[in-house]
Order: sequence, then C-alpha cells, then structure tokens
Amino acid sequence: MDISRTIDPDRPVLIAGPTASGKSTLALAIARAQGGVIVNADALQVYANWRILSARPSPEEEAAQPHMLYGHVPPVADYSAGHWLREVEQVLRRAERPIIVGGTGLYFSALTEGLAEIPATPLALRLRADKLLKTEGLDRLLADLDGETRARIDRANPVRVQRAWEVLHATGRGLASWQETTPPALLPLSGCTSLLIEAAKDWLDVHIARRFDAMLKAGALDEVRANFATWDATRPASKIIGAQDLMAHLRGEIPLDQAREAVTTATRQYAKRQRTWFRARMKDWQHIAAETL
RNA sequence: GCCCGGGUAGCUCAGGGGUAGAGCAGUGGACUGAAAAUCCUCGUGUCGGUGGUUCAAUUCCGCCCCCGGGCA
Repeated sequence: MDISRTIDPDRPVLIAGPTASGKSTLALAIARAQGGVIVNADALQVYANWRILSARPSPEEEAAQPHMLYGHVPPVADYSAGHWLREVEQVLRRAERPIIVGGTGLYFSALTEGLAEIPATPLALRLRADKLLKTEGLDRLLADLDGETRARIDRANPVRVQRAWEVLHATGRGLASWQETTPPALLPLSGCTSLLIEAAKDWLDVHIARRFDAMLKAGALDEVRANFATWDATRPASKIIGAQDLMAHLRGEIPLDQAREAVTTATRQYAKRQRTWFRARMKDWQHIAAETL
C-alpha cells in the first residue's frame, strides 16, 4: 500500500473500481498517509438505511478520517447524479483535499466531464410518465419526443425514453438540446490523480462471495429486517443488490443459500457492467491491479 | 426383481425421422439526473451407451447403464 508515496498530496484523488475491489480501503490508506476528506461517489452508499448491504465504511472507519456524502440521504428522498454533483460542488469549496471514491461510473463522468443543468422533474410529471408508459407504451412516449433527442437516445430502453420525455415536458426543451449546452466539468480529469482499480474476474468473484458472507456476519439480515416496515420496491434505494433476495428469505420463501446465490450472481453482473463502463470511459485513468493493494 | 417417468447447452427444461431450441447463467456492448438502475448483442451441444430398422435416427425398436417414483 505504498502507492500513496507516488500521489501528489495536494491534488484531488479519484478512485474508481468494481464493487468489492478494495476502493474504500485504498481511500482510507491515502487519507491516513496524507490527509484529506474522503468523499463518496457511490449511488447506494448515500442512503442512511443500507450501511451493511452497500458495503459502506464502518462507523469506526468513518470516524477515523473525515468522510462525506455517506449515509446522509433518507431512503424516501429523491436523489440522483445531479443531487450528488451539487453536493460535491459544496465539498470542493472546502480547504481539504478530496479523495473521491466509489463505483458509480455515471457520477465520475458527471464530475470530470460535466452534466447538463436540467431542472428536476416534478413528481407529478414523473407519475404521469409512469402511467403513460404503462398504459400506452414506449412508442407513445417516443412519439412525443423531438427528433434530435429521439435520434440520440436508446429507443429500446424505457428508462432512457421516459427520462427524455420528462425533460421535454418539464422544460419545454429537448434533452439533446440541454445536453449540447452542458457546462464545463466541475473537476476535469487533468487536475486530479485518477486511480482505477482493476480486478481479474476470478479474483473478484471470490471476493464478492467472501464479502457477502462478511455482510451476513455483520448483520445484513438484521439490516434488511429493519427495513421491512417501510419497504417500497419502487424507490431507488430499494434497488440495492441483496435487499430483495434477503427479504424473500426472511419471509421464508427461499433458503439462505439460494439467496446467497442470487445476491452474489447479481453482484457479479453489476461488476461486469462497471467494468464495461470503466473500459470505455476511464481509459486515461491510472490503472492499479486490485491484487497488489 | 417388476412397472411407470426421465436421461437434450454450465443449470432447468421444450422438441421431434432430414444432425436441435427457450429461460436462467455466461460473453461483448450501450448509457449526461432512478445508474447497485435500465437496455442491446451472442446459442454446436458425443440429444446416456450400444446394436437394429431406414436413403436418413437425437427422434422408431431391442438390449445395457444411470436418476426419480411406485409395486414386491
């Protein structure tokens, strides 16, 4: 872990990598060696109710060095890449050198490449879009879009189509037009030390399985149980890997080893998607082998 | 021992005289505000073994092996 010797202590640090690859540990090591505030760049670790399942640093770790944007969002809140970016903007105003660490590729792209400044979709409009998609289908939403946007988005992807529809109806302006006027990035890559942890698939698979077992030992089932009463499957926070399957187990629908199988499989699939994003979008980052950390 | 039902892709299974197909898993990819989300692409495997019938068998028939279940 002598990597910190090669890191400029004054520059912001970005650490990305697939789930279970050791990002948080590396961030903590750098912070210990050089100081700095650790900033979360993981879409699920922002939620207050999923410390264990989201593999958030432990209370001890969070106390050992300053951590920000961890577990500060209630599960019922509206949250997105835009919310995160605005929060990071505030954090960057502080004096300490940030060490931004997480697995959400979109967040890093928004940070280092910029994000269109589009007003939030009002809830009522979101609900209208949900209903329209359900009752009239994707083609109906597509038909409403401006041609430029329609040409740019993935028309087979309901979530992308709905997003474009919502933007157009909320702002009167097409998504493509908004994206064309994306402001400059908050933190361009050139000003950072950017580290991308890479892990061989077999190595990562083992670590994913081990980490899930560690989560169980740490009380993952209790955490899921604590979320029973307020559970709402449609919320983004409920999409966390593991919650659905462990709930099924707690309800007696599947045995634990079946839940374990489902959770580790979903995690492997997630890691694969992360790898695809990183390969395509983080070519210029400094690559570090997870095995050497 | 006898009687049924099975043995087909890594897994679960569908199919059927002209050498086979789904779901899941896996692969590669996309992705500028739900991103741990969402979407797209990719399917050759001694069709349990062995004899036979047939122009042609994974498919029909015989025998054998294995796995369920039932009867003794």
